[in-house]
Amino acid sequence: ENIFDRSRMAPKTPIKNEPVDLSKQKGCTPERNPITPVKLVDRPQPDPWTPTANLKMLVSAASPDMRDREKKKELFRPIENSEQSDTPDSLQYVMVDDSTVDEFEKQRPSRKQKSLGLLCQKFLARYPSYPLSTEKTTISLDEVASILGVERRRIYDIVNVLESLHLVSRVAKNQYCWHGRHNLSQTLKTLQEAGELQYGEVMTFFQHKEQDLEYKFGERKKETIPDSQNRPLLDFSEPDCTSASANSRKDKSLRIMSQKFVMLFLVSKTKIVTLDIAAKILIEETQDTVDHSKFKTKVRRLYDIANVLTSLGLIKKVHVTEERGRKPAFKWIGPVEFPGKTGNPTGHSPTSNPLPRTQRGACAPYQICATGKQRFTRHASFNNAQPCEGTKRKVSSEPSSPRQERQDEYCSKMISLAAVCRQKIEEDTSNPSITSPLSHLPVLGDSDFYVNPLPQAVFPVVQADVPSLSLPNGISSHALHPSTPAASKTENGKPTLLPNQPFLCFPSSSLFMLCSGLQENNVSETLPTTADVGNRSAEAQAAVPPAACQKRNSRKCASPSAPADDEEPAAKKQIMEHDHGDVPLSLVVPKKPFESPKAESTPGSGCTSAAHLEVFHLDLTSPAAPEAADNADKESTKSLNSQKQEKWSQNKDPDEASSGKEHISKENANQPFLPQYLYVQPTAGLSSFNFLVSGNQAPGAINLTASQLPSLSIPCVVVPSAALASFPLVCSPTITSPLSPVPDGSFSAATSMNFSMSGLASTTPVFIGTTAVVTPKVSPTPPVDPQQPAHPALHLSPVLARSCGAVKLDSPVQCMGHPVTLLKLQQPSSTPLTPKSIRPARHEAFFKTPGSLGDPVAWKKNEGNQTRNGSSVQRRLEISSTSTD
DNA sequence: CGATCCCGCCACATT
DNA sequence: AATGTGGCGGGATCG
Repeated sequence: ENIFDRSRMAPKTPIKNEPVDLSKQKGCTPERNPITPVKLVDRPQPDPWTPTANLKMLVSAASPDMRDREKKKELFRPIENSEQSDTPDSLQYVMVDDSTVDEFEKQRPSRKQKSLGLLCQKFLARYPSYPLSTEKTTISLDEVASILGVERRRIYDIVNVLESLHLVSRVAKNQYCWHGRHNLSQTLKTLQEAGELQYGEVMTFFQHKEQDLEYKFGERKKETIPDSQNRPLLDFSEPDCTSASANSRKDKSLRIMSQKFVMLFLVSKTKIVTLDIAAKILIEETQDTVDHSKFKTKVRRLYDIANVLTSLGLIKKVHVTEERGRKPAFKWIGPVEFPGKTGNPTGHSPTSNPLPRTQRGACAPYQICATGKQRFTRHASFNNAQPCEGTKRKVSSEPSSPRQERQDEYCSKMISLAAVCRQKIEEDTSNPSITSPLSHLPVLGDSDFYVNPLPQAVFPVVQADVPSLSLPNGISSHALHPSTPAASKTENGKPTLLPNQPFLCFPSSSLFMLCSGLQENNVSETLPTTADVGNRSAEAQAAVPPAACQKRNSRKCASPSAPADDEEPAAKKQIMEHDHGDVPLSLVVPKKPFESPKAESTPGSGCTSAAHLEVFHLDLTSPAAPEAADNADKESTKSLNSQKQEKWSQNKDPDEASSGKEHISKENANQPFLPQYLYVQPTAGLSSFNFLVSGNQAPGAINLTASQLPSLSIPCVVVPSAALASFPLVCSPTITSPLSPVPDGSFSAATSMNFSMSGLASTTPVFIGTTAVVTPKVSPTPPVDPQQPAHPALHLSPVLARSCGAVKLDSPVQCMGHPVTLLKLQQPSSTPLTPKSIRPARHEAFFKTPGSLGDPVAWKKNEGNQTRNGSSVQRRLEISSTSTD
């Protein structure tokens, strides 16, 4: 039979082999030999077959040799076909037909037919997902290879990944034991925990103060990081069966990489990880330098891993569109929560919740960011060179010991990112237009948004959706919202900032924020320096998470409905898309925003200047700070997001979007304020947190909790990214800090300043807000706009609330105020994508916090989805808050 | 042209 | 030394 086929095919390329033979199908096969068969070699190509029928192909493909062996062994049954097992006939004839007919065309299977993903599917098809405990299935690599008609090498690729997830374990030399997915969730849980620890912790570190960091850093680093490096993967528990014995060998990078890759997804709030980010994160060494080649290689491996994971149904390919273009990314579609089983020691569960945003966030800049980013990525990587000056420097300095290196790397990455951001910022600043305030904001929004960077879009979206939102307050919304009166002020333009907005930024390395309108940016720039310093350590840590890049995604459009052009719509669409899932996230962003109103406001002029970025970072130390930041972010994000999300989710339709858009526009118009601020991105992406806050203050928006923090009000907030370490700063316009140039006084509100740092104190974060944010409660004054009520946040639109789960509310964040909002997002959709984000998980914790604030209820909702635990952070916050109070 | 990623050389590990 | 493993990256394909 085979021969038969062969003959047909024979003709050409003998070359490799493609073994496969149909015959086997029968399945018989007796034993498998451990031996390796040989390659099959020459298998010409079979011809035709439909791609689909991979199996067929395979089979057909098989070389005679293979067959023989196979026969001996047994053949497998092809997956799909498999059943048929026997019937070679069918195959053959099939082949025949094909050959006759199509032969030419089909000829070879086409690359796809030979893809690792397909091969993996076939492989998986051979074994039950949930094998009976009783049956222990052993897998002979040789056998499988021959059956599937591929080289053994390819099987290793598959098995290594499966092994990393404990679906199989190596028993002996050519033997693997098939476990199936019984333990998958546990494994994932373990990975999640590990991921959080590893990446998360790092992040956490950052949160702490620098000092602490440092020392901790060292320690922790070792601890955590190490594993990554040194340790082979985590092995989870069981070594399982067999011998994993020895594991010695180097840790196989593929296995480790696979686990790390999975961890990134599990830790990511959005569950979306872009390849480049993952690659950066996974590249330990070389931080700075990192060759391009290295990066490329890493990406290749990631594709290998991704193909297997895709076959397992754990991830799927998506595209994140950034400004510049779309980037390949993968979205986790596997289980997110892992209840029980595992025990994680860690206690908290990381899980799901992750963060809300985080990551990347934001970056607003579309272009800018993108640009920067790109550079970073590419060039930077390759070259070493620095993409950014700042970055480089940092980087360069950092490297030191190996361990450190790692850190360094991260740091460097982070740094780079930061640099990029800065640049962006600067640019933004420069260009007001671009910058527009909004842009950044978007970030806040949820993940999805995140994804997209475009801020504007975001806003619009939000508004659109919810006009009603109460959120308005939310900062997040802020921009959008009309509610804020302040905004209005400007109206258009101008800026912004308005009184409210306060602004600020902090620089941390990582983060940036911008404010919209307003002022300038100086600040930010300045900051960096500082930041740099501080950052390092932080950065390093931060780095871990992918934060790095954070890329934001931009949006491109895409959306269907989209009208793309409009920005808004686009944005919305994007969002919607997200939900859908597949769709690429693209975001569209409008670059220009929408325009309108917002834009105007910001417009360049005002805005630009206005915006400053601030950065700060919080320090790690104080927990509070971070939290605050987080909260802030959350809030903003949340608000937006939540609204968006829900809506989106609910409506995915473009149409709606459109309408929404309109609203938005209007709103925007109304609110001019928005612009306020923005965002931040951390460089790190994941890691850090960054954030931003809103600029505006809408009063309501921020408010946060007012309660608690009175001071805070803040409009903004930021958080430090991991990287950041320290910087703190912030200014509010009002306050004016020195830093900021904030000139304007617009803000005035000065009040804002309050931040109470005290409470927070520690850390960081701070924020500042200008105006006052409202703190509702707390603050005494409401600064500027009083109108806003406070709480806005709380309310989120119902919808949102739901979706979000209300999260927000509670959030403690106080600092920010809005915390409320923030929270949220997370869960509801897990989907959101964030491309870059990585770290999210941690965030969640932060968010959670609940304790503090308040509403339990909200929390609960959230909880439902995920678990949240109060992370330490949260606790801290709480504490802090209390203290503050 | 960038995204994918097949293919298989070759080094290192194990037998 | 033979064979098992698997890092790695050239370069072909795909979209």
